[in-house]
Amino acid sequence: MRKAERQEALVDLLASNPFLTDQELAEHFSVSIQTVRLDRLELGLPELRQRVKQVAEQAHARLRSISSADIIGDLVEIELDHSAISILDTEKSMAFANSDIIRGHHIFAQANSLATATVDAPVALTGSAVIKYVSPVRVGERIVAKAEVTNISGRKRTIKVRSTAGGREVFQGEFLLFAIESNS
Amino acid sequence: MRKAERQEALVDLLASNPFLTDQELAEHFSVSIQTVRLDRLELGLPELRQRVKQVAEQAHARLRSISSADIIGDLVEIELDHSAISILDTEKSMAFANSDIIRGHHIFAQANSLATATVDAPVALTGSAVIKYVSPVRVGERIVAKAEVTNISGRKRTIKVRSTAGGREVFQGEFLLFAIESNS
DNA sequence: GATCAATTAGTACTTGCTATTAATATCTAG
DNA sequence: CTAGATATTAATAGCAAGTACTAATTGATC
Repeated sequence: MRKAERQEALVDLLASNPFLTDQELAEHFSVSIQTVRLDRLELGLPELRQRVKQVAEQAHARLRSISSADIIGDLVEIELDHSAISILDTEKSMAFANSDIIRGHHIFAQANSLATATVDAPVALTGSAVIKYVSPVRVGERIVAKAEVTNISGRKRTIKVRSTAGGREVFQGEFLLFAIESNS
Repeated sequence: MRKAERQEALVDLLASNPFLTDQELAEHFSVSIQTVRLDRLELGLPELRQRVKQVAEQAHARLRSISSADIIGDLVEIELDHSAISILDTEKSMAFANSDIIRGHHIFAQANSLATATVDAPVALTGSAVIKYVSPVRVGERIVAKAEVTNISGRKRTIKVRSTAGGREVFQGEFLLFAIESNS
């Protein structure tokens, strides 16, 4: 196995398992520890502890943001009981395993949570929805969802959401939501 | 500040931020490093690196399980192009922040992915859906989704999904899916 | 045979600890 | 007030998994 080959494999290996020590890497490639360290140096790969720390920090930040965010995607603009806009950057993890097409429920989740956020109440429950996927979304595309409240009657809200990605329309949905006052 | 008080605070502090060194902890509590170490020893709190590693490992395991699962929930039974059943155990993280009502898109995601899995093709795209949330689901409840293919014509599949939790119906949906042969 | 890249070896130093032993403080009850 | 217990601080040796640097060895190539 050549140097270039080994270094490529090293990058892949560490990407899939960041928890390997230089010792273990050396054994895996049947080279000395020094060679592994030289490789990491040349490739700018951080040491074990740094890698572990990075993974941990990312996770920590993500867990926080997920638990504190009721919105899927980033809220860009909102006028309660009127309209709202959010954007969602799509990632590989949102796609089908063997394809780069984003799985529908992510697009739905963005639209649904945007609709929910639009309602001026502590909690809003989705009663029903009629949705349509107009065009598939590919990994890496940015989905912009626009919600508009079209009807308010008592606790009921009718909200239309249209999502676009790369200029084209990808999703339409009409949601019927119920505003809930008490939050128990 | 008494010892007992400090130790309690230490546990809380490390729970909210596992990335603090003994040095930083000592400064925070205005005691010596040795005291911090004694405290950790008495409380059985692991050292910085162990804590970081734990966070990282948990995150790694979780990311893997999410990205490798095309189905939201556990598939219990499946007969391709005919019917399928999945169950989803709900957790606190799936609920609204200030409530224990499960957010709608999780219920949708289970139903949608179940419908998708039912289709006998490499990839199935959701074209449209008409859905209805019949009753709210509370944290801890187990949702059972049953999908049934009601119509096949060419690449189109019409699939009805009904979800129940605790015996009562919570969700109904009719999905129009398109089977995709090539996976590029 | 000289030369250069690649590999291996060796040593000193770093962080953030554990483990242990010893010396002080602080306080409390007799 | 003082002996004893409790709590705190100090001091030292050692470890894991490194960095950084220098030097030696190996292999192949011209």
